Amino acid sequence: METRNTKQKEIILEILKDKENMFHPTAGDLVKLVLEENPSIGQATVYRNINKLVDEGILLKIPTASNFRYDINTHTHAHLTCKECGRVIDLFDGDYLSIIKNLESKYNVQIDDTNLIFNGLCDSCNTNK
Amino acid sequence: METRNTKQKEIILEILKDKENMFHPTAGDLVKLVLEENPSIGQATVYRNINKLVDEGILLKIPTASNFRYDINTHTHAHLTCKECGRVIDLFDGDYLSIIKNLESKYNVQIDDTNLIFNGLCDSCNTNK
DNA sequence: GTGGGTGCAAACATTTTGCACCTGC
DNA sequence: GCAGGTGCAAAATGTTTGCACCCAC
Repeated sequence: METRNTKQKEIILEILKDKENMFHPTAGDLVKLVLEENPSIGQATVYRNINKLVDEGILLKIPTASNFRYDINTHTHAHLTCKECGRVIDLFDGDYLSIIKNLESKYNVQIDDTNLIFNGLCDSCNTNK
Repeated sequence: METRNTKQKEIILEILKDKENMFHPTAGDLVKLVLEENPSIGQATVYRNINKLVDEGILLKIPTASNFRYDINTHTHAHLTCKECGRVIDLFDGDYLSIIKNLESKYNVQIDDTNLIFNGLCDSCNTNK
């Protein structure tokens, strides 16, 4: 199946890249931002593009306790959901791999992809508490 | 606020305990199971009880790529979502703690609670592939 | 007796789909 | 030209809420 570049998809990708590392939007956030940029785009189009980008592995779908958020940074990393301000923060740590190898052999499973979600306080809420 | 024990809540807890370690039901699964047990219970009651149990910390809400699943085992552990059969498997590994301590100091965050989700193949799908 | 819990139906939020039209290749 | 993409509105899905009644304490 061929994939086309449309104005709509470009706007969505532009917004995602623009907000990279600052913002892990929900689908609803993306719909709102895209419509601000161009009110004539249908919300179904935004959803269809998000799903396609997730399928293609360009966009990461992050399940949180209340909803799904999206992240264009596809490097394997963990996320901290802050219980105080609700922000989602990226966490990187090279040591994940040893744990994963350990789990794979211990349980005879194959791990393709991780989604490590920590709940607690982000840097600024932790400092100001 | 006082908490009462009702027949409905007992049925829900019974089902959750019964299926422990075998089954990580979605809210919809629970509604179905409860109604099988007693068709006169309203689905809103099931949802209300699930939410209350989650608030009380008795039930763990696990966000997965497609929906939310629930787990009565509140020991900190990781979950593997099998891309083949959709099952959610529990994974335990004592080494999480060192990683968490590492992340806390590296990023100046406070981690209360983890939700580690791995995507891949479960034991039986991995063996039969 | 009273406040929390329930059952029902309606409301709600979010996401998907059917369809006719449009457009990138 | 034509398959893939779009916009719109309706539908489907999953969850919550208003309300009158009920029952655990």
